[in-house]
Amino acid sequence: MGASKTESFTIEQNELATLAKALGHPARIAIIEYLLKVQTCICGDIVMELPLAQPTVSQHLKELKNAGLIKGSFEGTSICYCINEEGFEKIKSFFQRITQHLDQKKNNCC
Amino acid sequence: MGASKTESFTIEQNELATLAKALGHPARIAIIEYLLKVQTCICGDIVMELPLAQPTVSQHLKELKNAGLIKGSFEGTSICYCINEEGFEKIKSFFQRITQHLDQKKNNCC
DNA sequence: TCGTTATATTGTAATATTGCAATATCAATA
DNA sequence: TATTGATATTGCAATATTACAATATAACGA
Repeated sequence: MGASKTESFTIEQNELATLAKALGHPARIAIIEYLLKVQTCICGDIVMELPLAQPTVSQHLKELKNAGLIKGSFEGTSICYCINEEGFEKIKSFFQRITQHLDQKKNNCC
Repeated sequence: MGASKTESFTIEQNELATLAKALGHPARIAIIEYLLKVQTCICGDIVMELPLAQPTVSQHLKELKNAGLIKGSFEGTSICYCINEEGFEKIKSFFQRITQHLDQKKNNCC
């Protein structure tokens, strides 16, 4: 064994896990933060921003894109990346659910 | 290589990535959701709830605990697990930051 | 004390992730 | 069309994760 038993869990649980996993690397957090910082889309300079080689950055971008957390559109020679709100909405609603539950119970144990 | 170049990123970025990574597995999402569902702490029955063997569940619980997302306190023979609000606060504020940025820019490109 | 119950740890096999050099692709331009 | 520039893909080595059987630990009751 060794592979995740994804089939034993619900689709929603797997989706959330995939989104969280995509954010589970400092380089990918850094990419998201950079995209937020520059306020517009990035056409090209992400590689220069990160302390990683170009293929590695490309790979991280691909993972974020697959997870639905960023979008990339062609802009001439380069590619324009920006935040994909849809993906973040899904995670946000998960955390809202958690916050609601926590507010409701307010430490009735532990 | 193969190991994460964590030292190339900020402490905050690494912290966020660690939290996200801890949620990056369907079993751990399932554990969190179960803890929310039962409203109180769980003393023991988490293993029965999950389609995984006891050592595997124990391992996942350990990871969630290390990440600061759950707490466990001894309750006689068994252990009482519940959500650790602190950990979730950190992630929540990250997503709030994202939401704010997204509201500010409102699709000025892409 | 001895067994029972609940959980953790260890060891290990299977698989996944990370990082990068080398290379490929592909559009724009000289 | 040959070159350049930007990004993706491939291949591979190093490391990490996942899962579980076997075993250990530790508290409780008989």
